[in-house]
Amino acid sequence: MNQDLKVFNTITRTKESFEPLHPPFVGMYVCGPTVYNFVHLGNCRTFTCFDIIYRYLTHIGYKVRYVRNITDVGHLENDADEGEDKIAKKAKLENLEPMEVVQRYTNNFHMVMAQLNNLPPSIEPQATGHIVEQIEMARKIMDNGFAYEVNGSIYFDVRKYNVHHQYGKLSGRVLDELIAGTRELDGQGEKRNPEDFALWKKAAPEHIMRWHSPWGEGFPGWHLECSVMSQKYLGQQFDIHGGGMDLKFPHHECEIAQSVGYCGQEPVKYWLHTNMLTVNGARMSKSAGNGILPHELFTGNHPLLEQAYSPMTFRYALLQTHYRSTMDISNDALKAARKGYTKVINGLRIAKKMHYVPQPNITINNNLVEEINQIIADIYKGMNDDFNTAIALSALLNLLKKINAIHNGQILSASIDEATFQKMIQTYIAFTEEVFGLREEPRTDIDQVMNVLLGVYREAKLNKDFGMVDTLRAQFKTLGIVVKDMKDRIEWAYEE
RNA sequence: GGUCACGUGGCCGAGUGGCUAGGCAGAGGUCUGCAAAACCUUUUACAGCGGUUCGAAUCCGCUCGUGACCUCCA
Repeated sequence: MNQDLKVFNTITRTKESFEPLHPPFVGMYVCGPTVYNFVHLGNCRTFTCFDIIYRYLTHIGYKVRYVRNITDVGHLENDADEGEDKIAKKAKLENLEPMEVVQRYTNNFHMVMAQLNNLPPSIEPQATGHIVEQIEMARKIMDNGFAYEVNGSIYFDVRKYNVHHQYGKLSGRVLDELIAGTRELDGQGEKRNPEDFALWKKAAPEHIMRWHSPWGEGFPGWHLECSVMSQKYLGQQFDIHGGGMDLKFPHHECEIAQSVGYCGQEPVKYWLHTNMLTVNGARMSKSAGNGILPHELFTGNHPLLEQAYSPMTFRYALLQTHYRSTMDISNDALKAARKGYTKVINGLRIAKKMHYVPQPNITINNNLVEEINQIIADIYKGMNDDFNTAIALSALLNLLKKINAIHNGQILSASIDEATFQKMIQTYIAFTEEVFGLREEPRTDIDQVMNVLLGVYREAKLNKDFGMVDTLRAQFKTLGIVVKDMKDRIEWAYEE
């Protein structure tokens, strides 16, 4: 809160000072996944970027309520009337209950988020859990004259809305140009105009996901859930709404229209949009089929990948890029990220064990103190400039150089004052772990390490160096491990 | 076709009027039983052509190239 944070607001296309509506509280809504398939790395990029934003806002003292939804109904294959619900389609395809599909991919999503060390949001509402509220909002929008009913479906009347409001202001579109550029799609017969969008859709007889409504059995439109759930948990106006750039139009545009149509107020103060992850220069997308899945990255089991890359390697690669820039995934970039990540984590292990050693006869090097304080300031400066993690990370690496130099004895800790020393260590640890969300990934398991140690043990036995043998046994015992000398081999077990 | 981005050194990727981003790779050095790490130093830039300016990678124009959105997608 004591930081001069600036954020790039999509709707004004400028960097603005971040001033929450009700400090110290911050309401942040991020469009979550539609759980009809595995999330791919592009999806992961967005959620990880917002995780870091969430972490930084928290770090600088805000009380953030972070809402990220699960879309489990209403997301159609296309905009035509016969467009199938994505969940329902998958359910039919795999012969599952729709909620089985939802559960399966929600579980996968949560697992991947945990692997990437993304914190869970404060609230993770599901669209199907808010059908009543969605019906209510659709009804109110219709009462207010911004929607109409046709054959049990409710559509938002974009042209009517546009008379006194500006549909397209977020994505920089003008309705007349949109209309001029629209191709006539088949199956839009029910809508008055092609740019109208569904708030509620009548369920065809074969449609398996359906709820009662004043207009008969049906299901909610995709855009409506976000308006409903953000408003329910964050209020009619809240601070941050995030999502991928591809959601700007039409999804977020429609959200604005719905909220205004519902209560006359625009819902969001700051719109934040993350850029796309690309593969060979082309956007990663489910429909293009060029998506790389997290487990494919983590195992290296993908034609484009030369090797496996860990979740933290990927997270580090994300940190090196600003969230509003496109990022291309490549083996070279990932390999470089892996090394950089390792460097940071080795530094973390050092920093956690480092102590200040006072030496009265050493004079304080004021230039060094100033340099270190400047680097710390640069880390915050980077993050305060629209969450520029690339800048902040580069400064963090500069800080790491000082930490390593002290650790190696190339710089004496006594040559800086203790307060600066502590600040240096704490800043390094806090940014690495709390803000950037990097953590140590064990590369070996205990068996591999024990094999090496038991080799030493075996050697000592062969040499009849029973002093060493006893010492090893005793040390293992303090760790809760017993060494078992079998007839023809040596094993270990946890002490009972 | 409309709208909007982008083009930075071997690679990735910040910056956006004057001041070394950073990482990976390369070179040299310190350290070192070997090796690694670490630290120090260092080479290679701003697509092209014009213009504005005392000064431009940074602003403006044009050209070329790439991409995104306009239809579901984070």
